[in-house]
Amino acid sequence: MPRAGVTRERVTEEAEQLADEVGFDALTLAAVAARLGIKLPSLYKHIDSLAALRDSVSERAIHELAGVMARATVGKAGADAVAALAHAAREWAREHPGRYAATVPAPRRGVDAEFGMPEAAAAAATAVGVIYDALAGFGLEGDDAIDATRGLRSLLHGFVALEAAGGFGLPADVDRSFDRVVDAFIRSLPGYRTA
Amino acid sequence: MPRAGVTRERVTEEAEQLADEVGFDALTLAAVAARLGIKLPSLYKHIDSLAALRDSVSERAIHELAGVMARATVGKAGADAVAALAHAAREWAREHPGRYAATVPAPRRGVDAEFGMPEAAAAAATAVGVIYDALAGFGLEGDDAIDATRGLRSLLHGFVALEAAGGFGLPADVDRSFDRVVDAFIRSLPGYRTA
DNA sequence: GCTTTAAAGCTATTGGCAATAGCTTTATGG
DNA sequence: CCATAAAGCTATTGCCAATAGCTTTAAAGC
Repeated sequence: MPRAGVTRERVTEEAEQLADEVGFDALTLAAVAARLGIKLPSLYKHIDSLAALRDSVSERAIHELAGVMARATVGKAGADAVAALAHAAREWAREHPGRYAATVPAPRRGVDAEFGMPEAAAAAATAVGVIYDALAGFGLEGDDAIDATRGLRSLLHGFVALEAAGGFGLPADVDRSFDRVVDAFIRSLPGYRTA
Repeated sequence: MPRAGVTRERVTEEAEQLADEVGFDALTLAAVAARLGIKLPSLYKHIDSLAALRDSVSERAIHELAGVMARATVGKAGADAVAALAHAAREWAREHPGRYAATVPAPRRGVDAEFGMPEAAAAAATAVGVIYDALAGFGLEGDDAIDATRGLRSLLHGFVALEAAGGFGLPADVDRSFDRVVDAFIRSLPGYRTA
């Protein structure tokens, strides 16, 4: 086949790197094409649209994050597992801000959002499952486990997002705050038990 | 003065409404102008740029949110005050998704982010102060209070953001989850005491 | 009441980006 | 060695932000 060059994979990888550098929302096809040394219209031989490329980045990012969290918990249980998962997630998010931003579902992109991105939804379910499993050791069942999972997801996403946005203005050590916030959450886990 | 028409205030208000309808990031000058019944270039008689308009919306939104949280806590203290603040913030965010999105500082918009938006930074400090004060009743001082504030901000922002993004896929009742997540956080507050 | 004037609006234009159409090149397979 | 299909290109359209420069209108002074 033609001119040994760009593949769908390479486009996505370059988009990921670019997103990490300029932000997921500042991702442009023009910049991706420039990086690959081709002209913008040529990209359409590999992708369907900017939206489709963003979806690809999202899906891969969610899988990556799920893998990072899962690996962080191997050989650990209970509080250790949850703390390791939390710290691993934050670290990955700091190293890959663009990919991390791609991780959170786009807030109503137009009218769709119900059907769009079926694969990404499946990937997201996997990632949430990792968190759910890490909390399983605390004797939480059914809705209690769901509530606790939502709590941890919220805490992690909120902290990471605010940190990335520069939302923690005060000089107080942010690493220390994260440790304490995660610890406090873990200690609150028994409170999610309903029975 | 001329043609009784648009003012800087009206532009900002229309931008806020539009942001709530289409999302803060989908805010365009073209749409704002169309709503006001004028042509796009005419907008520049009232604002400096799209970025400046977005900053105005951000600043006002932060003030609004701070006011909503502050009003929710009057006449309350301790756990009641914190719970009321949390529920008021979530409710306002759900009613004004575009304004809420404008509330969180833009993650490194280009190179600046250090100096840009001095007024918005002051407004943000006020809003954080409301949360800080609500937690004051728990005997937290210095860095302990900062850590707890960061915890509550993270939890609230994360929950609201994920909810707005449709990130809670399971059928389990989201209102109930929020109640329990906030309760668990409040019960974890004594754990922030260092002394 | 008329004139001055400055604000508020307009049209026209530029430049960036996504997207589509249609042509050209090139590597590979028969 | 040629046919072919993939990969690249140029050209074009449409949308948006932004700037330049002209025109209108409402208020303020005489």
